[in-house]
Amino acid sequence: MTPTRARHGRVTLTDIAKGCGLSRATVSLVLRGSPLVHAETRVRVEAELKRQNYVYHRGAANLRRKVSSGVALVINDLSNPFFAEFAAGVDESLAAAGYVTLLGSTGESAERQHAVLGSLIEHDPAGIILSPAEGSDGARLRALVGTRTPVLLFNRELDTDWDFLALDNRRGARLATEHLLERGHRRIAFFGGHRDSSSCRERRDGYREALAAAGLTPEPQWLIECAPTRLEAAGQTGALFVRDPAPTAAVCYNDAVALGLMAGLTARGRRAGHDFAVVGFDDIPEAQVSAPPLTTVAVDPRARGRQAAELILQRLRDPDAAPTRTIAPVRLQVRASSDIASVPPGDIA
Amino acid sequence: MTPTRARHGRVTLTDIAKGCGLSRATVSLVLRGSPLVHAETRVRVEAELKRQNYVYHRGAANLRRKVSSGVALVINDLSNPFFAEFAAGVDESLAAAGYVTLLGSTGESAERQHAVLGSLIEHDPAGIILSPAEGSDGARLRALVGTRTPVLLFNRELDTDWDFLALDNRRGARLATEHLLERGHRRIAFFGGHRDSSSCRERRDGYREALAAAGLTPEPQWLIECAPTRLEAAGQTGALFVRDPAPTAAVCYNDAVALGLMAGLTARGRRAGHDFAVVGFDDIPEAQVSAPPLTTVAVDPRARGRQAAELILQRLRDPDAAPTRTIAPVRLQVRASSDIASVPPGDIA
DNA sequence: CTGAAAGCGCTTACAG
DNA sequence: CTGAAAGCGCTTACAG
Repeated sequence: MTPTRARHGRVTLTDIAKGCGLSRATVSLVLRGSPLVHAETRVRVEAELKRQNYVYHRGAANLRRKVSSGVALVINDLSNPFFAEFAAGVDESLAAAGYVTLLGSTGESAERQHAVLGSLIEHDPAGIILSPAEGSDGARLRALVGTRTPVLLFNRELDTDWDFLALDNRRGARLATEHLLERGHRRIAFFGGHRDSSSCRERRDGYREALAAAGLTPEPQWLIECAPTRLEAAGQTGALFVRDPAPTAAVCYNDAVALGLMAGLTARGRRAGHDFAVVGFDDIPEAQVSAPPLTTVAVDPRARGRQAAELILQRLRDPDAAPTRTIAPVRLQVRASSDIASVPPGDIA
Repeated sequence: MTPTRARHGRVTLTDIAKGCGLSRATVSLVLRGSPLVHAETRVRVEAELKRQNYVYHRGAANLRRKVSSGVALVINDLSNPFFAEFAAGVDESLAAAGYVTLLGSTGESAERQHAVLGSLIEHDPAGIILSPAEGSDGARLRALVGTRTPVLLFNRELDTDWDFLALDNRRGARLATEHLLERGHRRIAFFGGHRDSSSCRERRDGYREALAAAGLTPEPQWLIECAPTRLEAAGQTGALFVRDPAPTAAVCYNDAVALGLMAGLTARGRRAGHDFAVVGFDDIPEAQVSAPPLTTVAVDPRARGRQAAELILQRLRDPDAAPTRTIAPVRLQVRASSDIASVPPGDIA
């Protein structure tokens, strides 16, 4: 009499139907809230569902209906607070819309990305939100994913016809550079990132634009590449000062790089915000509590995550609309790392 | 002739079978790598799979086999770097074992947790990794999840027969307190957290133990409760100093609280690591870059995530073994916030 | 308003 | 070594 069951005795619609002398079809209609079924019947079924502790098997329903209630989210790694916030925003909006988030991490490796996507696709996601790993090959990804599953690209554009949610990298870097120009700097470096990444190229473009508008051209030694990690950035700090004229400030590819640069400066007896100005990009939580706090370009990754979810949901509603290209706003968040108290007067125009 | 298909023209086993004049059964055997099928047949099938760009529908296979390849991960929120790292570790190990992570966030609300779990369970996860929201009701969760799906509890114990992965809270707080005692402090506060959370109680126990071993008893005003957020902690800072004897050091419930306390101290003209010693708990990434860097109890959340995944996988292998209770190691990470250069000599025994 | 039947895409004994 | 048939848990026309 008790509805307790052995480990594999799942309660199914058939059990419920039997339990109240109806057909599976009718029980299914109750489940899906159909107005067809008699009010009294509905009550009877609902009681039986409760009594037997029924749990809906969405996978079976999805199979039959040829729909899916999952959306895959493929990002670099949750250890990166930028992506963690982004993922939180995605999950929040997807959950609100009744979808479940299928998580995948690439570790910034195109190979792992291929494997992870291959595995996720077998779970038949309704859509995919993908922040491509560095070095991703658009054509290869396109061949893997096929045309059946819509993809929203975030952050890095690829040569595909997929929807794309971009950060306004160019404008962000322009704002950062203009901020330093306003504070009197004339020798401003662009520090970190790799030229083959599109986001890095765009940020460099914004930086150049702002300099050009002020009648300035960057010296080659002000353009330092390095992997976008704190450690690499700290190690490359010296490269800023090997040749004259050395910069008095740097726009960094992102906050991780900026924090690394600040550590590198400290190690060389300099202080960010005191005798060298530093601006980051992303506004990760650490930017608020670093020493000194980091002036940076805020992109609100959590809001970007919500936006990405809305875009893919929109695409599910209208699969045949033309591909979209959305540019998310950014804003400058000024903190102490861009103070310039001790830049020698001679360096200020 | 081309394998291109309309939006809902999924290529199925039937298509492949037709394509090479075999039965679905044989194609299925090829897919699952059965040694039964003739080598030449296998080659033919594999070519056809490639030609038609077949993608396996794991959901259909799982339905038929009565298995599941998903594991649900339910945590507070990815904005919290502790949980983000934990989730990264979980996902890493689950992916390596061929499972996909189904993400759910509770936002530390028992109500949302109920809703999220209810939705995830419908996706038929093989297991659930749950870091319970504060105020979770074990019996209610047990009723919701039932006995079919194994659950691994992380961080917060509930009154259930589920597996449990604990941090060694008591030992961590003891290490933190002993560290301050060794540096000469005698008036040590325990700051932040709520008494009704089990992790907070355990950390307080460790703190008391260490004090007791040194022949000390905490004054009531050294035990300050507050929500485990930076903002709340900053706001409660004053409470430490309303009555004499005021503490010269604090063991904090976690790093967020410790960072908030440091901000609160600064706002009151004090400096952590200078005239007041602060120790945190968790070692979140921000602890390294705060000003001053935060001495804290490191729990390596990413390793904990991997461990949680291994534990639930173990449980899937052996569903009938007795519930396990695993205690993860912790260690003290000493940084500058627990320096005590200017604590008045009178305060040091 | 309710039921019988077919079918989603796969797997698995069971024959042959 | 390969195929015919049944079935996983659900939904959806179609009758009645």
